Amino acid sequence: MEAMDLSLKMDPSEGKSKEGEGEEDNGGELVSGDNHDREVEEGCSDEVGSGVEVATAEAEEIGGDEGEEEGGGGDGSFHLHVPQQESRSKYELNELQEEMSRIREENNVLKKFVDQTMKEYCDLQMRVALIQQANDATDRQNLLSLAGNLSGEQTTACNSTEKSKEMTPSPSGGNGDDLELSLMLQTTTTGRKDSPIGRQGMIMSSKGSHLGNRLEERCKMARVDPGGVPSLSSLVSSNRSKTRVSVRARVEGATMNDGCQWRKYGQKIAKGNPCPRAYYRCTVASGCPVRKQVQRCLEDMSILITTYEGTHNHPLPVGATAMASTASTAASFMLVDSSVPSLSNQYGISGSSLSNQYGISGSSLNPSLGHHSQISSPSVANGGAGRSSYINPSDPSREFIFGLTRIHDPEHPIKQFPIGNSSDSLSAQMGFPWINPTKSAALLSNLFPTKDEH
DNA sequence: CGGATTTGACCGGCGC
DNA sequence: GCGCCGGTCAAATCCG
Repeated sequence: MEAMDLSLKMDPSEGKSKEGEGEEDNGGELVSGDNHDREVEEGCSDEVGSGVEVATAEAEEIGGDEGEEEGGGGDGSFHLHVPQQESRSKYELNELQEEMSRIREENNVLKKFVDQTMKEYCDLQMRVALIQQANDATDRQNLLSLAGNLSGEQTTACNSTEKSKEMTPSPSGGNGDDLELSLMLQTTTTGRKDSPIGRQGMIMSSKGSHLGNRLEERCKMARVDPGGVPSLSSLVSSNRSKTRVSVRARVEGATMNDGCQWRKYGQKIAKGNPCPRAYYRCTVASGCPVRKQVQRCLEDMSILITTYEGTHNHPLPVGATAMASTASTAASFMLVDSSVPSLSNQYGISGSSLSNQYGISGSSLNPSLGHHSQISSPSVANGGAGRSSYINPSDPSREFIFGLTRIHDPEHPIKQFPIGNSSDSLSAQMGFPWINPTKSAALLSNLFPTKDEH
């Protein structure tokens, strides 16, 4: 290895080129070293150029100083040995220094390249984020415009659900053992729920898993759900309109714990579903008009469909507040869309507030309700926006269907269900980043009490 | 005993 | 007008 390097140095052209590099790169030390090489080359031109021999001759010329001091003019072999090693080490040192300088240079170049690449990467990330935001906004507008286009046709929530299925990307590829969250804003201006006049449906689904079954469920919910669609005559005559929130949750008990106190006042077996439908009235305060209906889902008995209706006239516990704000947040998402500017303006919610969607609170939804410091119940979530302010006199009834189910899918690993633990990951799983994570955790702790955890 | 639940009767809207 | 259906009422019953 060393011999090879030295023999290369013996090549005049090589030496010159090296010298040139040395002058350009470092100068001083390397140049002096190469000059030594040249002197050796000239002085020993007759000798056969093995590396070692050249080095020896070099040592004889160079080593006048140290060689004489150390060797003291004694034995030639000793005299020649030390200077030879020193010259070699000097040469190696020069080589290493040269190598270092080259590497340093390369490092600088690479550093610049990496910096440039990182800048470009960051730029690209920013662009991708902007494009994704633009696409999301476009999707929302498409959904809402779709809901608007459905007006006048005999459409059902199922239809719009199917379309939303096509339009709404599934974050986890369509199947997964995590939460499915669907949110429906159902606007009806017709006298009857199956009337062809002016029925609008909008559904946003965060996941597309098991859509077949759940589409049917939602269809049934939208079609069978009684009483949610008051007749046109009643709407006109009494200016009365209803906004309802339907929550689908996998609950083992008869009802899910939503933080409110309810009293059962009736039970019916609705047509098309052998499971009885129970009717509850809020008993937190006397005269509270809020009612809810609870019914098992026909396709999946473990799913409990709870429909809230009305506006609480009292503050509610934290759990209900959390649920209300969650639902209302989702509702606010729809309200801020440009397709419903009147509603957006009514609440003073702008598009920019939606961009801060992670923290939209229920209270922001009903600023007109001065006596309410917060939306405090699921029913207020819809109704709070509801009769007093959410709906103008000609406003149709509205219904939110807010479903939370957990579907098992062997293809996807079971995710931890972060009840009360990791609300952030929960929001991510839910695919509803605009839901306040803290409130979502409270909501889910209510929807899925600990005793019901699997 | 008071509150909650059950359950059959009743009411009103709507389609036929 | 009749029947169907969803929603509500209220008496009976249950429960702590």
